[in-house]
Amino acid sequence: MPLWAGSLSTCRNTSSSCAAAAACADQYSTATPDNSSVTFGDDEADNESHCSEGDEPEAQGWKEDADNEGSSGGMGGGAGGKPVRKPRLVVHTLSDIDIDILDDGFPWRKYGQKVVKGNPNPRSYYKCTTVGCLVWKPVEQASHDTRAVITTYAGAVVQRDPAIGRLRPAGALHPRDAPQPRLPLWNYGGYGAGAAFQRTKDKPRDDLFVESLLY
DNA sequence: CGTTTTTGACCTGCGC
DNA sequence: GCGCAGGTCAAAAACG
Repeated sequence: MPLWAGSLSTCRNTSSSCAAAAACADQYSTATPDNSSVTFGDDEADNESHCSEGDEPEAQGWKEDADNEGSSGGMGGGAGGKPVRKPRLVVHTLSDIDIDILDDGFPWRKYGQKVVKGNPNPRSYYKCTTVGCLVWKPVEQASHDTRAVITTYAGAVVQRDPAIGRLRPAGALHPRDAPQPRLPLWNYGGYGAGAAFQRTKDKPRDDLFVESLLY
């Protein structure tokens, strides 16, 4: 069992945002299963590595790319956004089955994969396809534990939905209210028109929860 | 035939 | 200023 299992990372610094995030996490800690933990990172302080579990390699700023404002048209390389950094939610989960089976109840579509430094396992990039959802999440396997899956929610991040007792991507409709309609919201410049929503895997994972987060 | 996944290239940001 | 790494887009291939 990885050291992070069932425990929340702690903030070493005194960053108010970090502290707030930790407090927020603690507030919902009851919903955190034993095999997963939530970590809050705040890039604003540029010391998110303290907030994350330590083996989180990504110390880069997260652009507010989130294809909001329908910026899909002006992709410009994707990274061509404002230098605004957004907080992210790092979720460590133990998956005895497969990294791809991670499913938080929302439809995600994979749009890229890449091997990042420090981890031989490729990182997959998913975007939430739910209506109004601006969240995207890189998912990767921990280099030291193949069962450990590191999911980083970014973008508008997620918020707790009391209706379902779990997290939901900010702006996204409740899965129950949004019957996964096939939206053309995945059109990258006309490409892949109407690409259907795609769930990470249909198999539900009740043991996987994502806790709330901020903006 | 339509949709999804995979792979490669390109662009932007950050660090040295 | 240059180089490295991360992230996204686009096209092609594979699968349902």
